[in-house]
Amino acid sequence: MSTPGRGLHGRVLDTLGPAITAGEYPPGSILRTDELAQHFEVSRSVMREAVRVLESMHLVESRRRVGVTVRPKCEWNVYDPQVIRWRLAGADRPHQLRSLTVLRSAIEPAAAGLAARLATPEQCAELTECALGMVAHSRGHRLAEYLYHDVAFHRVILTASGNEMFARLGDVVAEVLTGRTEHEVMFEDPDPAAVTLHVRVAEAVRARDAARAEELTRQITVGALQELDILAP
Amino acid sequence: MSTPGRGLHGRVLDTLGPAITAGEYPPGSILRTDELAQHFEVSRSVMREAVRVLESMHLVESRRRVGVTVRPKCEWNVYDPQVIRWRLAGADRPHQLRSLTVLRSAIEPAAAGLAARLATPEQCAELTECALGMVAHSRGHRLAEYLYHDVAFHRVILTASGNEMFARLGDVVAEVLTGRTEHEVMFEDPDPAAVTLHVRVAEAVRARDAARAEELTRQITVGALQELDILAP
DNA sequence: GGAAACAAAAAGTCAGACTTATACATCACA
DNA sequence: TGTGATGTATAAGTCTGACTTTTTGTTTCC
Repeated sequence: MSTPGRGLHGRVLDTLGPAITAGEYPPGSILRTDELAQHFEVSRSVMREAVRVLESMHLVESRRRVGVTVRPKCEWNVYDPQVIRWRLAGADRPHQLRSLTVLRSAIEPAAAGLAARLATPEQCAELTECALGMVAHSRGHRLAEYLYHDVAFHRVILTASGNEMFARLGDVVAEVLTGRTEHEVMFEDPDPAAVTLHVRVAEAVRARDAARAEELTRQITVGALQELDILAP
Repeated sequence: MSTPGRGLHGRVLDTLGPAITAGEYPPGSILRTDELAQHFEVSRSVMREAVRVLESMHLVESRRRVGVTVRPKCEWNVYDPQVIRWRLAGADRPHQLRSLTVLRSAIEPAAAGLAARLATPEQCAELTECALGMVAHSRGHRLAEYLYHDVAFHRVILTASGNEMFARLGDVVAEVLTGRTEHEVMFEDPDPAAVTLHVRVAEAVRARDAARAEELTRQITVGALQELDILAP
């Protein structure tokens, strides 16, 4: 995913980022650039670039005469896709998956409502196509194909909302849906009710029925919450 | 806000970041590290650190033999607080304010619903205090004091939701509310109806009435949307 | 006309010397 | 004894210059 080896500093981040987000260095821990550079066997300049990136994610703070201190979790840029990936890849995965699902349940219904008003004919067609693809692969353990269409469906909804902030959550939703299929629940065929809901959302959007699109999408996200035993609204 | 002069590379970012987010360099534009370093009169190492930060925000992409290319807006990390600040400070301000307000209108009702279930007694008290503070300063052009309590109110709601993703939007909401008071609408005393809604939300949360807290908060955000002439859901 | 070899360009990496801010300890003085 | 000024060690910050590596675009040759 994304860019694995984009330079030495990236290689360092691939190790250090997950370590910090996993809580291996408790908040307030102090790292020293020189030591880190030695440990990772890179030059100080490379190490400094890595630290700058971590700093821009608010994972650490660099101060003269002190060192590089790890910031408390509540200050992290938790919307940074990279941070999200690191957390999903580590011990924090279940917790991260839950908070993202709650986020989804707030965003997606609103996005669907907007999409019903703003979607272009092309987007409507794409949506229908995705929903039909889900139907087509909803039986017989075609999980990979089903997932593909599911992700595409939610991406179209978020994009068609016309809101850039919503649209940028497409990757996050994709990550959640993929994670759900790969690791957590969903070993059997998907819930037929969920499939039907997607089809009906596509219909509602095409019919420009914002209220219905929103309500149906809410039902989808409520299902996602229930899968994780999160109290439904 | 935040940290103005955290090193030379930060000074460079203060100029280059806003320039890019303002669209001064159209997507696909190619910058060269050496030229930038010369232009900003800093060493290549400092310039490289700045570029690394921009790269981690997905504002640019650095490739060998090519240079530093500006990415299209749709790929930016639009949730990065720094990016949001840069955009709010530039020509993109009205558009950014709108998309953030739409985001608020999706998040805050959900957060209020969760807060009604999960808020601690201390948070309930804090909420009431904020609401009363708003009432106290809702007349006689006490806009600064009103704003202070308004921001605090929404921060408490987002924090009390128990969701880290919601909580981290506190700064964003603060930025939007402040922006509204300082530049856009709101030259006169705040709308009495809005003030009352805040008081009632505090009551609903204290009464553990999630549905009511959510609905009342939705009314608040609908008001915010209408102020910006955004079609209400 | 297409494939393979080549050259140039720009980012990437490294090492070392120097500067600067600052936490902490020390000391003088009230 | 407590408080403020002074000093010092430390780790980040900065700069420079040389070198490496990747990649693009060209050139050459079959």
